Amino acid sequence: MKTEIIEILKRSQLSATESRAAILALFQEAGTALTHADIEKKTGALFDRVTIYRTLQTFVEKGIIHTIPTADNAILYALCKDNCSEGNHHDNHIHFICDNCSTTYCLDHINIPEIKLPKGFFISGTDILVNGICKNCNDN
Amino acid sequence: MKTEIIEILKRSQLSATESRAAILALFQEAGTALTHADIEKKTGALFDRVTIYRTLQTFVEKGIIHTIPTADNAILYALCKDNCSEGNHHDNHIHFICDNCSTTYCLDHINIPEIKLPKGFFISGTDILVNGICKNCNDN
DNA sequence: AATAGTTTGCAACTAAGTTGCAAATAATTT
DNA sequence: AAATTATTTGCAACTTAGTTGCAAACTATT
Repeated sequence: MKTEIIEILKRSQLSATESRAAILALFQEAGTALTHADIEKKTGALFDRVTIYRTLQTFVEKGIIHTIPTADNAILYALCKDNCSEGNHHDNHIHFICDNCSTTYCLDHINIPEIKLPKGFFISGTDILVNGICKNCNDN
Repeated sequence: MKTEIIEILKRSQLSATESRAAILALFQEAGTALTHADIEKKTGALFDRVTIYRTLQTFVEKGIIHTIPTADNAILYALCKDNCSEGNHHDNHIHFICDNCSTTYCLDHINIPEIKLPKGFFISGTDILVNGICKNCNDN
């Protein structure tokens, strides 16, 4: 277990267990968003289905990862950047989903444009989903 | 069965059946987005679960309704406006989901802002999800 | 090293969604 | 308007996704 990963878990007041470390490492290596199924595949039979569900849930609660809404209704999870904290998710992200390879990127550094709503509506958060062809698929 | 509803179905080359007409009417009355569960509740035991699934699927294919991605992973369906046609959905919508009452509105007439992506990424469509408090909840 | 607190895996369950097929309904033809 | 054809529906059975309770295993604390 990498000390860096243990640090992250401790910082969120979570005990450093095999499964948590492994799943967190997966996210760091991938760099993109993952589904529950992705993680189940990549970890093989190492951990129980239920453990993966619970780990993802805990990570979301602690602000380590966040969920991404998708059109095809598969829940995607991705690492939060430092500005994400407990109870404060989903806001102001731009997510890019490749039509070709389905890889999902968090584009945290892109400015989100201002959206004007009709009278009577007040905004608390915005999620922007962009579809298209990703850098990787374009280069090949 | 209203003739207007029959018209809509015929226009999409669908035979006008009880279930289709009833479900389409539901959407028109609601004016907001509905989930499969909403429809199952509102129609009672009138139609089989499977029929509702298939009807929604058909409506999406024919461009009568479109799906809305949500953070909590419940598939929402809403009536398409006239500019929506078969095979051409999801693009350039703004959807507003109320934090309080969970009602979902399609804000079709709001301009979607331009989004600039990093080099190598090309956009084919955009889905914007806005959370907040809706007009209705604010007035009360 | 022993104890207290947390997490995991298992089993069993609920909920969501899909598929094949015979019966019922809608559209078409005569 | 009756008969034929094509489409749609409901049922049953199934797969997949997600949840819950609880004893055993593991982490953290003393």
